[in-house]
Amino acid sequence: MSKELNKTYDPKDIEERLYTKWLDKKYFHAEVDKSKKPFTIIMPPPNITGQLHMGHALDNTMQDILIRYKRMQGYNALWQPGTDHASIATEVKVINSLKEQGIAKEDLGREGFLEKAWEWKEEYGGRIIKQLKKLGSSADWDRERFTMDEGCSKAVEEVFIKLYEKDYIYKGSRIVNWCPVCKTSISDAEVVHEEQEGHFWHIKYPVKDSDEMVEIATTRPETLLGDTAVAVNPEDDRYKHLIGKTLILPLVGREIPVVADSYVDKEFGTGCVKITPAHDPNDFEVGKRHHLEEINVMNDDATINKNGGKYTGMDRYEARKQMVADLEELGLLVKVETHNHNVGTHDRCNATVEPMVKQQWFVRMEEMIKPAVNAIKDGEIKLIPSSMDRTYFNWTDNIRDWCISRQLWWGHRIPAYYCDDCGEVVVAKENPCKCPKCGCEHMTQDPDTLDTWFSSALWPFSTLGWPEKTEELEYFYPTDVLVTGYDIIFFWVIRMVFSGYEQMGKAPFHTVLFHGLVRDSQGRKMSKSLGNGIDPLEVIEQYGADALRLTLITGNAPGNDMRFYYERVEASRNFANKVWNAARFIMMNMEGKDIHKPAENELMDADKWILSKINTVTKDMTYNLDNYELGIAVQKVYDFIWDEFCDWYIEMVKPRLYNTEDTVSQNAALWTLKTVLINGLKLLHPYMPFVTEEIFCTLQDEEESIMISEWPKYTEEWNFKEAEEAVETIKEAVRGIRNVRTEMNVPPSKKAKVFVVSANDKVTGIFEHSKVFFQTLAYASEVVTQNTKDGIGEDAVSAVIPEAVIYMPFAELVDIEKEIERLKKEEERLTKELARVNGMLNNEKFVSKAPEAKIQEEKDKLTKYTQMMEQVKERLANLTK
RNA sequence: GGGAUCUUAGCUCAGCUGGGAGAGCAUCUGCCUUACAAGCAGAGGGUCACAGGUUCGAGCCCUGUAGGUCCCACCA
Repeated sequence: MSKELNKTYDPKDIEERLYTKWLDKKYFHAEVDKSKKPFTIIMPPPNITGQLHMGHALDNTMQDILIRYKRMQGYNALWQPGTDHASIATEVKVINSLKEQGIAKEDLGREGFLEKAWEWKEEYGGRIIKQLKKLGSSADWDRERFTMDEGCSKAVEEVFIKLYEKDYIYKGSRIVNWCPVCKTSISDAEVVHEEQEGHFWHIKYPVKDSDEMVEIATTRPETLLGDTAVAVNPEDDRYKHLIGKTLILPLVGREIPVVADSYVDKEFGTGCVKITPAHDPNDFEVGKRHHLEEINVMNDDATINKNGGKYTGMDRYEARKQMVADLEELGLLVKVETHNHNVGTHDRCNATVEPMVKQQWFVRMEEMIKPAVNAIKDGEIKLIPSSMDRTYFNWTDNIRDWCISRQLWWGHRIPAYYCDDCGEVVVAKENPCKCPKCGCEHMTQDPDTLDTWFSSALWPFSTLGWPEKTEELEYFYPTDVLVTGYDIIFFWVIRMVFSGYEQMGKAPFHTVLFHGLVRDSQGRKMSKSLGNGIDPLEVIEQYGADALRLTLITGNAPGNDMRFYYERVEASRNFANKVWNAARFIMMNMEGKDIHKPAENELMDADKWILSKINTVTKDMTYNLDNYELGIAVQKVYDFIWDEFCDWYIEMVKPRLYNTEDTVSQNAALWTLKTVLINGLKLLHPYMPFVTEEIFCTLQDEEESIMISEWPKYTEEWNFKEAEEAVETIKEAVRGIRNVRTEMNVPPSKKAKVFVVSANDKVTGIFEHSKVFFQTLAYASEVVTQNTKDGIGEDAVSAVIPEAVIYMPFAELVDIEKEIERLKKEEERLTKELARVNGMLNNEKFVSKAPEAKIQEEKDKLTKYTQMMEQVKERLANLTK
């Protein structure tokens, strides 16, 4: 054989080479092919500003596993990749890089800035894609898309116009979350509520033409400047007399009414609430109900504007301080209490959000969300784990209109044009140039751009060509599974769902597989500020992508967070090494041999056993993968390869490989080794693509790549029940022997003659047939089977297994006392087991209600334990007489 | 305030539809056995948070309690 594996497994030798090969061969590329069934996953588009982190690594590994699995099953598997323009994140990055050059965004103007932004995108936007490739991701890179490329931009425009025409998009003056640092509005989903320690300032407002004072309590005294009322609960007897009265707003002098509104909680604070419609979402609602004036008192950077009188120009917190001091001086400050409250912050920059009334564009959610709710209720879309349903409904049930306009330049510009003269609004793909209302020829486009999630909501179909009626769209949509973190269920998942129904009339996918966060070894979130992030690329460099992938998947259940630590990666790498070495061993032994498929009667029990085992693993794994139980599935192939195949089968088979006399048996062993290895590699391939590919290709030249080979199927041909039972008996005997030897401190170098005594001819038959295994597995010099223990002295150690007793004469080493002690322990154990089984079988209710199979199982155990007990007792009797 | 979720071996976690508790790491004891010391063989270690309930049978289902984590929420 010309090809062979390196002596030591080194991922660096193989990974890059194999990935290049896959790319060259276009294995990742999917074309429409109506003769095959499609399987589609859209990749959550990473931000162009992003660097690969563990979250990406996990997310993409899961997708790659599913796509490789399905591809091997013969599906036409498309993994559609791409990147997201990430409006705010990118704009901030570009601004910062310009700042370093001493350039301000405004200096460049819109056009100039966008030019720089595109340059930035060209330079850094592909970085994360390169990193994803290091992981082994088999995405169809030929189809890579970008949320701001021509097609996706067209889709955005199309959707905006359609929704506008349907009156699902509207422009309105509403209270929005305003980020004073980024100077843009943001959606509710982008606001993170943080509990902060604050104060409760109690302030007196004088009643007009009276000596009475109304005491209010506020956490934000600076908003007093924008107060246009004070509200009380209409049922509150303390204040009923004030309703309709007029108050004089301190520091400002404005006359404001006392209104009655049930929104006010009598029990909380003083029961009187200052109403600032322009700077508080609740007050905004109250203001609408009572037709109150909205007075905006802040500029876009949250300094006090010209409506703030003497406080104009101050920062909001500076104004707060000054106003409190002034109120105190006026004797209007009653008291200050400490008070913890929730403060909304911007998830990007952490700045405290300022609610402000602004003209913004909104998506009306009430109607559009309905199919998205039903999709989950009716099971048309399945969330895994299903506990996510509640989270999902929690959001949809309380949904508010989606603020989609952003005061940014990087993004999809809103396709709305305003007449410079009459203000008429036209929503269209192109600038109409002429006002349809007044005929004026100056129409100006809305300066705002759209929320970055507006375009990602369309990702499942925009990437496939929509709004064009492409054959890709027809064929690959709806996609199959969405794999993503639970942290973006609101931002992205739900919005894709309603967009899919609205635009395509169909759900964008039938399953959403959620994963959790990858945390550090202490369970902390990996973050830049903590500096505890582990770079996946470094892990790959050190241990290989296969090891990283396996680590991320092993022992992880959907939706659960996981801890990442290097010991686990090491264990994964060790597994890769194990597979590597097993393959080397097999190939060494195959060398120069012409291996052919043996006839069934040429297979030994051991061969049948391992074939039967992998047959079962194949069935189980396929079931698990079909149910998205990736962690459970890989555990099965891991255990199979390491325990059953390497530690048992390969060891069993060694004497046959070394025996050049019996070429039939040798061929059967080699064929089985090779066959099982290939199948094992296939089962493992989705998880560890590189090491499996390298071995697969070295092992055989017929097939080009394991990634396009066929996923193993369960077959009746390999269903060898009897052989399985026989080998289990052998294994029990071997374990028994090893146990005894260890306990007696017999060194491995000391071989022993092994006597198997059983009255059962079937059992002695099994041992006769399998004598050869005992050489390597149980340090046997010879195996003798017999029906009685004639000729075996008492100075032997023994191991009791069902239907047989194994004796090893070690005259000089045997300690009869120890042997008796061991047997007594065994007796004790069996007594307990028998008590348990008898307890069950003597329970009438169990016998009458339990399923037949279960009862039979227990009956079989009873027989087995009874028989073993007899043997132990007999042996004990002989030793102690 | 509402909801989700977790509590299983010293550590980190699996445990799918209820039918005799598992893995990796760590610990202890032997082994350099011609694939692998990144290995092999053996061993120890768990009233599955607590209290009830359903069931012939509960780590798994139900109720409650305690503690942890997370998400959502307009109490000024």
